[in-house]
Amino acid sequence: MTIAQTGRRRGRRAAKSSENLREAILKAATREFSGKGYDGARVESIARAAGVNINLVYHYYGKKESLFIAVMEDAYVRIRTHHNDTNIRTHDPVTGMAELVRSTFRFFAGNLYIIGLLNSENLHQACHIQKSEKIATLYDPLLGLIASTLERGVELGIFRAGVDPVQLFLTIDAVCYFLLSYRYTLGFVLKQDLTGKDALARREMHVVDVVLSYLKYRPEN
Amino acid sequence: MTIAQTGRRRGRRAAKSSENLREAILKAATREFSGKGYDGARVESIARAAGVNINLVYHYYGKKESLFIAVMEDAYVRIRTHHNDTNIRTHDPVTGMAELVRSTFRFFAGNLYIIGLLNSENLHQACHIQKSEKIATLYDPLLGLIASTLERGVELGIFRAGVDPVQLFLTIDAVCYFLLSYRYTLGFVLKQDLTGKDALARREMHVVDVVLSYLKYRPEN
Amino acid sequence: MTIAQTGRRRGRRAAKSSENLREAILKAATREFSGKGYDGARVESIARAAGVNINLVYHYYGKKESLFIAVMEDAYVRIRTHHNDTNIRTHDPVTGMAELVRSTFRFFAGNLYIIGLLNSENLHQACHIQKSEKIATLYDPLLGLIASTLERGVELGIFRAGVDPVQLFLTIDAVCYFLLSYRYTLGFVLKQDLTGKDALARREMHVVDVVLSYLKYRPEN
Amino acid sequence: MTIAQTGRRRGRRAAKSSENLREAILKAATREFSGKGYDGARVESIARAAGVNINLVYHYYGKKESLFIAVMEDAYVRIRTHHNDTNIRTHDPVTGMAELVRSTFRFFAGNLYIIGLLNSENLHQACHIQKSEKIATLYDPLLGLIASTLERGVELGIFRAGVDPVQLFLTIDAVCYFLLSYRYTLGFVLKQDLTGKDALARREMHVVDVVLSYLKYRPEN
DNA sequence: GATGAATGAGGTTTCATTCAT
DNA sequence: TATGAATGAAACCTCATTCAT
Repeated sequence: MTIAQTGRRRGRRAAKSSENLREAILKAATREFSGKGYDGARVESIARAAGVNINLVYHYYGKKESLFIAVMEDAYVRIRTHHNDTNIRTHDPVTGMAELVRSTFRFFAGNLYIIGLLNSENLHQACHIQKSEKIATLYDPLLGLIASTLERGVELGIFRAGVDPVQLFLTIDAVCYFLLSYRYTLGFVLKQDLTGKDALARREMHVVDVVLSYLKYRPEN
Repeated sequence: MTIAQTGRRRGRRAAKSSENLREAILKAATREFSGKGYDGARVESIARAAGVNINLVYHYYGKKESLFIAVMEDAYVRIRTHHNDTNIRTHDPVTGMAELVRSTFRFFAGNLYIIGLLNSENLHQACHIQKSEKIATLYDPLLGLIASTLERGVELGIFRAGVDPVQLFLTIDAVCYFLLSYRYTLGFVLKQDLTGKDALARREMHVVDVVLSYLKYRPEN
Repeated sequence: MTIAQTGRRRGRRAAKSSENLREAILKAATREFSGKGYDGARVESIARAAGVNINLVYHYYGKKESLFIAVMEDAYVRIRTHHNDTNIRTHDPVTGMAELVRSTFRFFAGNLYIIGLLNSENLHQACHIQKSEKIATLYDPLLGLIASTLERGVELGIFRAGVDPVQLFLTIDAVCYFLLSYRYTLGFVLKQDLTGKDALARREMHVVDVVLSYLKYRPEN
Repeated sequence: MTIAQTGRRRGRRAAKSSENLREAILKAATREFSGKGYDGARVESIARAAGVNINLVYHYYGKKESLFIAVMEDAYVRIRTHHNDTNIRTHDPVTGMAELVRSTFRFFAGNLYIIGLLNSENLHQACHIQKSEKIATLYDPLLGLIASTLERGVELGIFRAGVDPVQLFLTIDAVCYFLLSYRYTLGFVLKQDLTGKDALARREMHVVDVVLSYLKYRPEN
C-alpha cells in the first residue's frame, strides 16, 4: 500500500468517525429530549448515552439549545419527507387520500420520539425552532399535495366541495397524532392499552374512515 | 371596637386569607406549570406571582411535585365537569353530539392553560397523575354519555352503526385539541394565525362538521 | 424582658447580621478583585474569605459582575470623599494645593487595594463601571475644587496663569498614583524597594514639590 | 523546475513560514494579552487571530504563561530601546530632557498595547516577568542617561540641584503614562475624550512643561 | 403562620492542555 | 509539521429545600 493510499484511508476514517460521533450525539440527544423535554434533558446524560465525553458535545454543538435545534431540524425533515408524495399524486383521490392519512399515522406511530420532541418544543411556544430557517419552508409542498388531491376528488364528484385544505391538514394530523401524543394520559384515564399492535390497527382504520367519510359525505343543503 | 371583635375579625380574616393564599398559590402554579412545564417551572416564580413568601408554598404544598399534582387534579376536574351532561342528554342525538363537540372545543379554547398542563404531564409519561386516585375514575361517565348519545342516534337511523365510543371520544378530543395544543408550532410552519377569533370560529364549525359527517355517512357496503 | 423587646432585639440582630454579612462579602470581594483582577478573582474564594456559603454571595449580589460593580462603586466613593474639601478651600492656595496633593498621595498609599481595582477595571476598558450611574457624577466637584484653588493662586500672583485644571488634575493623580500602581514592576526593574516607609515619604515630598514648582514657575516669555 | 528546486523552495518556505508563524502568534498574543489581561486572554483566540491551529501555539510556546513571558520580554525591550539615547546625550540638557519626555510620551501613545501588558503584568504582582533575566538589567542605562542629563543641566546652572534621578524617572513616566493607562476610566469620569489627536498634543505639551518647570524652578531657600 | 438565612446538589459551560495520528 | 479528538478541572450559577427565628 502506498503512502498516498494510507493517507486517504486515514483521512476518510477520521472523517467517518467524526461524522459517526456527531450522529451518535444527535441520536442520543433526540432520545433524551424526546423523553424528558428540553428542560428535563441533561447534557451529561446525552453524552453518556452517546458514549462520548461531555465536552465533545459542546465541541460539536456549542450549547444545549443549539443541540436541541439540530435535533428538531432533523425531526422536521423526517416528518415532511416520510410521505411518498408522487405515490399519492398518482393514485385516484380516494386511495391517495387514504394513503396520505395512513402514512401519516404510521409515521407517527413508528416514530413516537418525534411526538415527544414536538410536545416539548410546543411547551416553549416554539421559541427554539423559530431560530431555524430550514423548518419555515417545509410545509408548503405538503399543503399543495393535499389541495391538489382534494381538487381532483371534487372534480370527479367524489369529494364534497368547499373544504379548506388547511383545515383538512389539521384534522388529519389531529386524528393521527392525538392518541399517540397523549397515550400516557389517555391510557391512564381510559384504563386501556391504546398503543398495542391491535389497538393501533383499529385506530388506523378509524381515522382513515373519519377523514374519508367527511370528504365523501354530502351535507343535505 | 372591642378586643373581642378585633379578635374575631382577625381570626376570620386570617382564615379567609389562608384559603385565599392557598388558592392564589394554586392559580399561580397553574399558570407557571402550564407555561413552562414541570421542569421549567420555578417554585420561586410561583411564590412571587402569588404574592407570597416561598416558604408558604412549601408550608401548604410540601414540595414541587405535590403542588403539581394538586394543579393537575384541579385541571382534570374542570375538564370533566365543563360539559352540561343533562343538557346533552335531553337534546336529539345530532344536536346533542354537536353540542358535545362544541362544548369540548370551547372549553379547551377558553382554557388554554389546561393544554399546557396536559402537555407537560404527558411529557413525563403521566407519571405524576398516576399518584392521584381522584383522576382515575373521572372519565367513565363521559364515555357513558357518548355511548348513549351514539346509541340514540343509531336507533333513530341517523347515525351509522358500529362506531366504537372510545374511538369517537378520541377523535372528538383530537380534532378539538390538536390545533390548540400545537398552536405555536403550527402557526409557525403554516404561517397563519390559527387562534384569532375568526380562525377559531372556522375551526369550530369544521370540527363539528367532521364528527357529524362521519357519524351520518353510510359506507356503501 | 417583654415580648415586644425580644421581638425588637431579634429584628435588630437579624438585620445587623444581614448587614454584616453583606459587608463581609463586599470586603472579601474587594480584596480578591483587587489582588487578582476581575477574571482572576474567584467567587468561591470570596465566599470562603468572607466565611459564608457561596450561595449567599449570589443571594446578595446576584452575580460576579454585580458584585464587582458594587465593589467599584464603594471604591470610587472612597476615592472622592477622602479629601477634606473644606479644609483645602480655607487654606491659602499653596498650602491648599500641597494639602490636596498630599492627601491624594496618602489616600492611595494607604488604600493600595484601590489601585488594584482601578487597574483591573481599566483593563476591561472600564466596561463595568459604565453601568453605574453613581460613579458618573462623582468627579465634577473635585475638578471644581482644583479650579477654584488654582484661580485663587493666580489672583494672588502666586501661581502662573493659563493652567488647565483638568491637566493639573491628571498630573496630580499621575505623580501620586504611578509608583503605587506599578510598584511591583518598578521595584523589579529598578531593583529598589519603593514602597517602604522612607521611600514613600521621599516620594510624597517629591510629588508635592513637582506640582508646586510647576505652578509657581514663571516661563520667561 | 526540477524536483530539487521544489524541495529547496519547500524547505525555505517552511523555514520562513515557521519564523513567520512564531511571530504571528506572538503578535496575536500581544494583542490578546494587552486587551484582556492574562486571565481574560484565551489561547484559542490567540491561535485564531494568528491564523494557526491551537496546537501550534503549544508546540512553539509550551504553555500560556511562557507565551505571556515571551510577549512581555518583547515589550520591555521595545520600551527600553525606543529612546534614541545618543540623540539625547548630544543635545543641550533642556532640549535633551524635553526630548526624553516627549519620546517617552510618544512611545506610549503610539504603542498603547504596551500599557495593557504592563497593567496586566502588574495586576499579578509582576510575578511573570520575575522569571525573566533579560528584563532585570534593562533599566540601568536609562537611569544613567537621566542622571547624566540632569547633571549637565545642574553644572550649567539651568536645573536645580538635588534632584534624585530615580524620582525624576518615576515622575516622567508617571505624567506620560497615567492618562494613557487610565484612559477608559478617566474618559468616563471626566466625560471628555482624552486620547484624540488634539487632546494628546495638549497633554504632551503639558507634561514637558511640568517636568522642565520642576527642573528649572528654584526653591526660595 | 411567616420570614430571611442557609445549604447541598447538580447543571451548563469554559478552557488549558494532552493524545493520537 | 499539523490537526482533530479527547479530557479533567473548575468556574459560574440555579434551584429545591430546610433551618431558625
